[in-house]
Formats: sequence, structure tokens, C-alpha cells
Amino acid sequence: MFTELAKTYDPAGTEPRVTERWLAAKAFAAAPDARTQRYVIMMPLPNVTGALHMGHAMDNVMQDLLIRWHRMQGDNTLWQAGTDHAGIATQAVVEKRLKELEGKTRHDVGREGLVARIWEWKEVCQKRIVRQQQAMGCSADWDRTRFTMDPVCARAVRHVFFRMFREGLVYQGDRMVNWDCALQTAVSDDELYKATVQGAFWYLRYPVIDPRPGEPTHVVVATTRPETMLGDTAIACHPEPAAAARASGVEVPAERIALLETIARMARDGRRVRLPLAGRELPILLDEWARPEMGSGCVKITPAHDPNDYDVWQRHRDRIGALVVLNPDGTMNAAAGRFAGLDRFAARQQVVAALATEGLVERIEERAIEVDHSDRSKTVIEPLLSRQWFVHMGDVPGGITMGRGTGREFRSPGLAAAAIDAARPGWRSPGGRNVTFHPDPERYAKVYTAWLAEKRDWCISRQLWWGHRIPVWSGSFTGTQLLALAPILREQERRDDAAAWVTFTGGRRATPGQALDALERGEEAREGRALVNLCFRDERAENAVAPLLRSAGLAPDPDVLDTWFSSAIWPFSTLGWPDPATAQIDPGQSPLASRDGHPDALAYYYPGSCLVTGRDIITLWVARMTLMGLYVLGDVPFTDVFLHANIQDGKGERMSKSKGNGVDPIDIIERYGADAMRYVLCEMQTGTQDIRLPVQVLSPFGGEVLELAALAPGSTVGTYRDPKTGREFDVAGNRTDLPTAKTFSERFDVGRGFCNKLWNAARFALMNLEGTGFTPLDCAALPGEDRWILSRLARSAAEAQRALQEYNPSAALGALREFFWSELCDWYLELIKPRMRDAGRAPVARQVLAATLDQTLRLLHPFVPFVTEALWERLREVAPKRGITEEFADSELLVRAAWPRPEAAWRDTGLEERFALLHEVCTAAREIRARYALAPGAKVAATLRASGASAAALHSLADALRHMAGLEPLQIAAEFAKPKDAATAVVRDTELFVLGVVDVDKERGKLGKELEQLLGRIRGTEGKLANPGFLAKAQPEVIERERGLLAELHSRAEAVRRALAGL
RNA sequence: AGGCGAAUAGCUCAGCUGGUCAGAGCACCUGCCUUACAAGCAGGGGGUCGCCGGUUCGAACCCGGCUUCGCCUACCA
Repeated sequence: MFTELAKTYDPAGTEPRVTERWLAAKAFAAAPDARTQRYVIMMPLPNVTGALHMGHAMDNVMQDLLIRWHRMQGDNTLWQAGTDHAGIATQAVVEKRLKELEGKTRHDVGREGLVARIWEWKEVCQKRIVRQQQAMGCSADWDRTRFTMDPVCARAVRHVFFRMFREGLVYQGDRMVNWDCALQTAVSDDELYKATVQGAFWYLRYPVIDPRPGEPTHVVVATTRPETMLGDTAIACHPEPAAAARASGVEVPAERIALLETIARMARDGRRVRLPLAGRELPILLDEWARPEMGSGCVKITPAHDPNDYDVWQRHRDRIGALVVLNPDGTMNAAAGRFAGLDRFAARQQVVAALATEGLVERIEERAIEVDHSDRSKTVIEPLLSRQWFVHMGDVPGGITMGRGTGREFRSPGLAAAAIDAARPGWRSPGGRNVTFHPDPERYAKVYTAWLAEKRDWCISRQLWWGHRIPVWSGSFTGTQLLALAPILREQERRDDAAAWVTFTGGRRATPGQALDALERGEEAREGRALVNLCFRDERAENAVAPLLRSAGLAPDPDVLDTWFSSAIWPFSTLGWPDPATAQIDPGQSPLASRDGHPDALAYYYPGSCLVTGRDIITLWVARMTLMGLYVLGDVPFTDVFLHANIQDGKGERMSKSKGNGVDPIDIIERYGADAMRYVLCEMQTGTQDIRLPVQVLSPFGGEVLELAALAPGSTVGTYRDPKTGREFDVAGNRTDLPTAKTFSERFDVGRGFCNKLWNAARFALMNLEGTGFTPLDCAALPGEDRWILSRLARSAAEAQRALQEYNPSAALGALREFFWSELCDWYLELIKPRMRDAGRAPVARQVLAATLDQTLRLLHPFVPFVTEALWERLREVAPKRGITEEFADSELLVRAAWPRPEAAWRDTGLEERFALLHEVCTAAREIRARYALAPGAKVAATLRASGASAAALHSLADALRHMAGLEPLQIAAEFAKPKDAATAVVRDTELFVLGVVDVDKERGKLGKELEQLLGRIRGTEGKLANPGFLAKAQPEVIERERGLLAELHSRAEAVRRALAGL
């Protein structure tokens, strides 16, 4: 029995119940079956660092939209959910809490203790993330939820690393890294941000050793970090100072050029300088890095603490070395002599002071300096030389085998090269796929390719405790020691689950066998040193030999892998690679192994379909996932990459919680409902540019709505001032001493309005649908408005389908909104109201209405799943059988219902045209009614002058016109005298006269204005047609159109003139 | 500094290969509590399409320059 719906839609009361039904029915679960059409999205896994923000909401909603759409189309649809351990980000968060709550550092609790705490944090955080995603309506397969450090993924990480290690694609080397002294780890370039700090250029004087007459006694170098001078191993001067100065375009004083030329000559002469404080002799290098126009023109070279100096070192390795003067914690090390133990900033002061007493500080230039900071610890980054693991991105001699052992093998010159190929339009993998970016293929392919083309090796080691341990044992040995280890090395080399490399000091890398042979043959000196790296594929095997290795002088690598290493293999690690049958999943999870004769999850769901993300992730993720997929499985992990817009605040700035300009999706869901949020996110997603979402906040003092972008900032980040009271409040949640206020955005009003409209349209329908049955109907025999709404429905469904295929959610939703609101609600529902009261005509109207509502709910479901699912339930109760010519396939849950098929038979372009005329005449009549302030319910007499096709159209739709415009009685005739007392409107080739309401002045004003407009357009069109160039060069059909337009304008102007004359 | 992109109504955005393309929603104004919905209905006003040139019979759209903003990459002794 139908119980009437509430008058307004209540998302808070509806959504949890709908979620429960979905989850209870396991409506999102995916399992391999006989279907060949599959659709797979691997969720860009959120970090377990905290709550989701609006960017996640956008990303998740876009994915859910595609997933629900494909699921309804009958594809076997998998949305793989999960979270990322996010190494450094998570460790930093937990360490910070540890400090705040317990006052302890990670060293107080130890490695195991810290990792245990992070696991606890992860459990809490992952649960919260899943709850948030479910609140948004995400229809991911929760029974397959993975975590990058769970056993399934961890095994895959080891196997991939092992394969790369054995094939020589990962290596260990000394490189310049961004060192975070607080977290004591290297961080990647992506984890840096620039900040301006107050600093100075210190100009330091290095004494020249034994200067000759005419030569300077000192060489001046400038630095922003004086303490690093303790690590100087050279100074440098440009080889051609005069020429370089000219080329720079900067005015350089002649004296300086002369001085630099002298220094360059001294360098060629082999003159040296003495490093103050340390006393070392330093050579003067000639290197183009020293730019005459900058600083003093000469530059100190500190290879271990400056990336550019590192490059200089690489060019002069035969002459200079590198000296590390910093400890991992940011204090000076023993190499810093008497400054050892001092913090880097304290050392800076003291070095300067010491130099000053020796008269070696020429001058100090105070100024603001841009310095790299760690995004994780917010401290100043130190460039530092250290030993790290790298993935070799460039080409390798002989190339590499991609997809080894998969049956999709192919050769590629290198990893980056393979990933670049994958995005070429003409390229195809052995599986026949490539990667295409949407919605702007060329633009984003360029970004992707440009980044990969640099082929910069990927630093994959992190000095953290939280993450996948690097499964390598290492040791440094002399040749003699190495020979003693031969039995162990040779044994490990024989195993297929272990691999080893020996790197000699000279840089030569060899397998243990080759290395031992080389030593025995004397190609490598026995007193020289060699680095041994030994990698084990399986953890158990590694543990078994660990004691042996330890006794042999090898030690396990203390570092963990970069988070992106495990994220990059997410598309297949989640599915159980390398062997789904033996993957160790949690109790209750969907199996990965083959079942019921169907393929296993990996074989069935890899390669996937689409990656949905923001364009800032192109290099971080898309490139690395593609590369790993090709390398390990011989095929791309997805064929489509959907890059959605990012959300900015009202000022066009990136939203950020810490900045206090963000909006929390959970606040929005509470305030507006999840569907409202989804509606607006989809509507904003037009594909061309980033989106501004103006942010508002309720004043905690006065309660009024304030525009965040217009507020005066408060005393700290994330605080603002109430304009009325001048008092401060906090929105970022980092101040406990101030009142807090939740941010929101009025943009979401639109979404709430839409859901409410949908609710009420359904409410009306359901009130009238009691007892609706299904009888096959003859489409052609239906009343005009029925055929019209079905035609519009079919057209809108096709439009939405096309827009979704083009990754344009906004256009798809726009088409559906237009159909639902402006056609179904504004016209069709009104048109059938009289039929609903007429027992004879009601059944067909009911059946068509039920069918239309059925299709509308299906079409809108991917956008607004909750309200549509709730209404679907009621619709099925009231009208269990629905359809027009044949019955639609039913489904208990809308989420599993079939997507509407394109019904070509419903389309009737001529009828739609006739209705368009009806709408125009109706609008004209309403305009007259409004102009003369006629009561809405009052009927008014009218006549229509129309002939030909228009007359036929209006005759056929006269009832609708009477009803919708309140025209009664209404006459339609080709010719009659215009009544004196009639208000007039000219619509296309017809004239409408509304009788008995005329106000001559009003009419004259209105018609006069219209005539003026028409005459203006006539003049314009005539001018065009009088232009010989236009007639000669424009396309004939364009000229024809203009002529037709001119004729129409003339006849309308004539009609308006007649109306004016008749006043 | 280089690369990519954007600038259209008060706000947020559409506008396909140049020709009924100047649009939508919100906001605003007017009138309506018309038995689905006032979170609604009906009607209305509002834009020199960032600026300057060029190409073209014709430019919001194509080209060049400029201004402003955003993103990415690099760099500053």
C-alpha cells in the first residue's frame, strides 16, 4: 500500500537506510563470471593520514559515476577500494601525535614500537575513510578492500623488486637527496615546498696560496649557507669570464671581469686557495657553473651539500672529492672539526663569527631567501649526498623484456621508453591496448611524455621505519674477503629466488660469479673494495639464511621503499599477483583464486579500464603505474585516464585544510545530503578548467553567512575576523582558544533543490500511480504529450550517454536535468493532470508516467544514487510492472537495474518541433497575462491567427494550449479581423490575440520595442545579403538560411505593424 | 626563467570544425501559498565575450602582442 511521501526530501533520514540495503545485498561485489564485458577502476588509494577532503570527494564521485553507469549497462564491474600506507606522511602524523600525547620521540619507542602504533592508527583511519566513502555513496567492492602493506600487496612488492633487482633495473648509488633533518629521511621532490626565510649572502674570503705579483691575495665567494664551507673541496671560476658575462646580458663591472680573468689564469696555472677554519688546500676549477654575473663571480664547491656542486664534482671527479659535514639529525659531524656537534644553524653563526675574527668576511648582504622545506616536517631541507636505491628509467643496452612469462612479452629499450610508447596513439600492446587521456588527449599526453622523456632515475629508498623493507642484504668487502665468501655467494646465485650483484669501487657491476672470476683472473685488485647486494624474493627464504648472512658480514638494508613503488603496482598487486591462488586474504574477503570454472581475479580484471585522478598525479602515478604494468604483466593497467578538474576556493586558490579555505565533504553531506554534493560536483565537472567553489562560513558570533574570501585574516593561518564584531574565529581546527566555525558552500543549494524537486515529482507521480498496470501500448496511437515526453526522454538519454562517453559529466547531467525539470515537470506533469482525473484516460497516462519515471530514475541514478534508490523502492511497490510497448526488466535494487536502451522508435522530431511552437505561444500568452496582471487561475479568451503547418500543429495541441496558458475560449483561424481590445504577440508565423485586456499605451510600448528589434535585425541581415563578398564567398546554404531568415523577419515585422495599426 | 592552461551576465560555468551563439544555473526585480514541490510556479531586467592589432565577406571562436590569474618544470653563490 502506498503511503504518501514527506513533502520535502530528507537526505539524513534516507541515505543511511539506502546504504544499508546496498551493503546487505552486497550490491557492489564483483566476481569473475562468463561475461566478457568488464569495467575496472582501481581507486587512487587515499593515504591513511587522516580524513578525506573535497578533492577526494570529487575523485570518488567521478569514479562512482562511471562505475554505476557501467554496472547498469551490464558490465562485470569492479571498483577496487583500498588505502595507501603513505610511508612518510603517515609516519610523520603518528610521530607528531606521539610527541603531543606522550611527549616521546620514535627513538623512545623503537622501530617495532613505532610500527605497531602506526598499524593501530591505520586501522582507525582506514575505517574512517571507508565510512566517509560510503557516506558519499561510493559503490566500491568493500569485500576486496586492500591496503598497500597487507600480505597480498607486500608479496607483490617483494616480487617486483626482486625481478627488477635481478634484471639490474634497480641499483644502489650515491646521489644528492633532499634530506629532512627532523624526520631523518630523504624526501622526494614532490614532497618539497618553497618558503621564504630571512637570510643573507655572506661573502667569504679564501686566501690564495703563494699569490704572485699582480694576483689577488684572496678569492671571494658568496654563500647563503656559510657552515657548508667546511665541506668545500674546491672553488670554481668560469673559464671564459668576459665572454660569459657578455652572453648573460647582465652588466658586469670591468674590474670584476678583469679580476675573474686573472683568477681563471691562476686556475690554469694550478694556483690553489686555503680553506679557512679547516686549513685544507682547494683547487680552483674552471667550470661554467660559476657565472661571472652572479654573487662574487666565483663559487665555492661543496659536492656533498649542493646539487649543482654535485654536478660540478661529477665533471671533475679526477681532481676533487666530496666531503659530508652533516649528521643525519642536522648537526655537524666530525669532519666539521671544532664545529662538530653543533646544530647546522648554530654552526652557521659560529662559522661566520670565526671567519669574521680572521677578517675573512668581506661583507654580508641581508635578504630574503627562498628555501626548500619538507612538506612532512615543515623544516628546512638540506641537500645531502647519501647512498640510495634507484630504478633505472633510461634505456639499457640490449633492451628489457616486458611482461616476462605472461604470454604478452615484448621488448622495450627501457622502462621510461615503454611507458612513453604506451601513450602513443598508434602504439598497441600485445593485448591490443594503449593509454588515452581524457577529456583532452593531446594536452595531457604531452605532460606525461615530457616527464618520462627526462628518464630521471627514480629514487625508491626512504630512511623510514614505516613501509616495505627493502629486501636486500649488503656488505662492503675487500677482494680477498669476497673470495672467502665465494661458497655463500655461489650458493645464493644458484637459487632462482635470490639474486646478487657485486659493485667494485671503480663502478664495475657484476654477478657474483663474474666478480669472483674477475678477482681470480686479477682483473680486479684483491685489495680493492666491493659492495655486495643480495636480494631475496620471499621473506621466509630470507629469514632462513639471515643468520648465515649476518655471520658473513652482510646486513639487511635498513631503508624502506618509496610509497609510490607499492602504489605503482596497485592495479595488479590487489588482484593477487604473482599468484592469486595462494594470495593471503583476510577472512570474509572475496577470493582471488579461480572459482566455479571462472578465471582468477588477476586474469579476469587485469588489464583494467580507467584511472580517475587529477592532472597533478600524471607524473606521480599514471606514468609509474603504466610502466610497472607493462614491465610486470606486459600490458597497460588501464586504457583510459580521466583527468578531472581540481576544486579551488572562491579566490582560485587550492583548497587546503591547514590553510582554512577548504570544505569538508562530511559537513556538506550533513548539511545538504550526499546526493546534493554529488549533483553539484558532477555539474561542475565540465572538463575544461579547474573549478571555483566559493566558501562560506557561519559567524560563530552573529550567525550570519560570511563569504570566506572577503574576510580579513586572523592572527594565524586558518583564522578569520568577524566583520561585525571584529572578533577572531578558527576554521582550520588548529586553535583551541578560539570559537570554531564550519565552512560550507552555498553552491550546494542547487543540488539540494534538485533532489527535492525529484522527490516531489515522484511524490506527485506516486500519488497518482496506485494500481498502474502494464499493457503493451502502440506508441503511434498515444496522445501527443505522451509521444512527446517519450521522444524527449529517448533524446535526452542518448545525449547523456554520449556525454558520459566523452567524459563530460556536466553535459550529461545537464541534458537529464533539462529533460526532468523543464520538460517532464514543467510540461508533461501539468499536461496529464486533467487526464489523471478522467477515469477513461487515466490508465494510459499512468502507464506512460510510470515508465517515464522508471527511466528517469535509472538515468539519474549514477549521479544521485540515494534519492533515486529510495524512490525506486516506492515506484516498484505502486507500479510493479512498467513499460510502453514491452515491459522493462525489473530489479529489486536500482543500483543493479538495467541502463535505459536507446529507443529509436520513441523519437519523433516533427512532434518535438510542434511542441516547441506550443511552448513559444504559451510563453507569449503567459507574458501577456503577467503584463496585464491577470489572476493565475482566471481563464481568458484568445484567438490565434495561423495557417499552414503552424495552424495544423496548434489545432492538434489546442487542448494543451488551453490548459497550460489558461486560454478559454480559444479560436484558431487563418483569417479574421483583429479585435480592437486585444493584446498581441507575434510568435514565428502566428499571431496571438488575448482578448479584452488591452492597454493601448502598454501595447504600443511593447510592440514598438519589438518592431525596433526586428527592424534592427532586418537591417543587419539585409546588409549581409547586400555584401558582394558574402554572396561570392559564403557557403550557399548559409546564404539560403540568411534569405529565409530575412523573409521571416519581414513577415513578423509586418504582423507587428498590423497589430500597432490596429490599436 | 621555460612549458601548459584560463579570462564570457553580480557569482559559478557552457558555447563542437568561424555564419540565429551571445546561453544555463544561482543571485536580482515583479506577480503568485494554482490540491507534487515557496528548497516551488509564472514573467522580467542584466554581458563592447580581459586589452590592442591582424586574417576573413563575416571573429567570443583563428593568428600575433599585451595584461591578469592558475598549474607544472627548472633555477637563484
